[in-house]
Amino acid sequence: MTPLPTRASNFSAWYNELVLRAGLAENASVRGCMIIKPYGYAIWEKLQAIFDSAFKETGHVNGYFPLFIPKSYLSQEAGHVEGFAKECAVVTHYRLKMAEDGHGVVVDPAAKLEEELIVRPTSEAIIWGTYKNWIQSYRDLPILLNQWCNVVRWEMRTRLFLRTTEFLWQEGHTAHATREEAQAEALQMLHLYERIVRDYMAIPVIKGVKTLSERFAGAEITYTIETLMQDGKALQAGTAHYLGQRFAKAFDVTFTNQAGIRDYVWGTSWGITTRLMGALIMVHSDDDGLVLPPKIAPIQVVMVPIYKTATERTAVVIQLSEFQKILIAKGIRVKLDDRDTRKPGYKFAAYEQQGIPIRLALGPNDLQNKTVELARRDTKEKITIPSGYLAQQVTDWLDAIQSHIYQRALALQQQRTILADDYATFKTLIASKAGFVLAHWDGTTETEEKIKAETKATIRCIPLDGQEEPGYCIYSSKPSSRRVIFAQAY
RNA sequence: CGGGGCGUAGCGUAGCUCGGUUAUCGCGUCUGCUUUGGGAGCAGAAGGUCGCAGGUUCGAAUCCUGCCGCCCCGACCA
Repeated sequence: MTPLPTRASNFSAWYNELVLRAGLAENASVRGCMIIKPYGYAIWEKLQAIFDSAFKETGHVNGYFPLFIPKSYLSQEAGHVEGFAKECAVVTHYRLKMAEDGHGVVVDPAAKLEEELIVRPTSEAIIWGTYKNWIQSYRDLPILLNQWCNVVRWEMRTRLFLRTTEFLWQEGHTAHATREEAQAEALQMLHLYERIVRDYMAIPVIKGVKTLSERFAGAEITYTIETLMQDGKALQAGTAHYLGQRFAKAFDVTFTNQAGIRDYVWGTSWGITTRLMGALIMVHSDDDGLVLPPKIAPIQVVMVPIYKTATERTAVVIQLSEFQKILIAKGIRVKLDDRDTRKPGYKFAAYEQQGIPIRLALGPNDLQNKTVELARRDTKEKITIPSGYLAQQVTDWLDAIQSHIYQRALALQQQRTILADDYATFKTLIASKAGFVLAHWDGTTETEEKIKAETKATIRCIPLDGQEEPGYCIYSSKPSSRRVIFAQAY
């Protein structure tokens, strides 16, 4: 095995290779689609479990709506249609038949659907079409529903996890009796996303509001959590939308409030996707491969036996099995790799590539000395300790790694969040992919578009915790009351 | 959809301009021996409709025609 390309020499080649080598995913034979391999899927399952239990704690319940959406449903919310029409897969027929020449199958023209079906790019349409039937009174509200599913958006250019034609996600769709409640819900979910991404994935985020042009078509307000990758590009890691009454009006979802007055229902929607996997990789990993936060690592400790003879092998593996029991009893996820078909050096490199937080090696010398060797993935530190301290050391290290990689990512983000007060400086910073560039903006879409056309930088968000600070737009010199975050983005 | 490029073993490739024995090399795979505390060494073996179809020719991976597929760059996007 040759080493990975380095981040410094070719970041995107590094990313692509790493995803393949770490066994996370690979390209499918269907253009733009990916096969998520068991190790990659195990990480996704960890994320799912964490998010899902957080949703349950906030009173949300899971349901499932169909993959197919009648075309007529999609046409009902104009802004929403405009946003997705260009990337929808359409089902037109429901049957195949044997080809005339006997080779393979062809679409049976007789089986044309009367109404074409759209493969969901998102489910607002079908869900609000259903909420119409579920909601009559304020007593039916709120509805706090979530679904885990796949969606399809026919993308031109795709990259594993970052942008694929089909991807997995979670979409929450809530309905409320008041504007205030819906607004609070959208913000609640944004904060929830931030907390999990920070506390479990060890990724610092900036919370903010999207500008008109970056807003979800169909939303009144789109909130985002923005993250910064090691190459200085930004990545949107999650969104929460306050929908106002737009979908309720489009699908005629009304209710009678406590005062006996009919009103349209207020809505939100919010989601995170398999794209988070891309963020995870690009924030923490290094030139030796993946680096995983212990809290979401499917395997936290991998044990590698060292031996020469069969007798030594048996003795070492027996001892490792004992260690494994001790660690499992502490709730630690451990794998013992006792394969005799691979050598230790190979295993060391392979598990580093897979980002396993701690490696434990045990050989004949250790058996004699009653010691064990531990190696940390994030710092590469290697220590030999008395085996009696194993559980304590592993527990300490798992905590230390979780916090260290977060602090490292936070420091990088802070260091790469830079003020620009004039357009020349701004352009230099953006061209060098400096990171998040905080600058004044006049609030117009025109200026935003011109800056994008000239520099490829977009406004990632108007930060929620940003301070009022009078200034002048870097492009138009018109007055501005606060800074926004610009960056090149994934 | 515009511009460029590529299809040869599981993967990466040489050969193609200038047609000529059994299609090259590396990685990986398999077998054996030696190895095993940082991606092992040696010896041997298996593995191919040279993208598909047609044509030119005594002879095509190589030349010609058509088709198919993929990749890269641009417009769109979580």
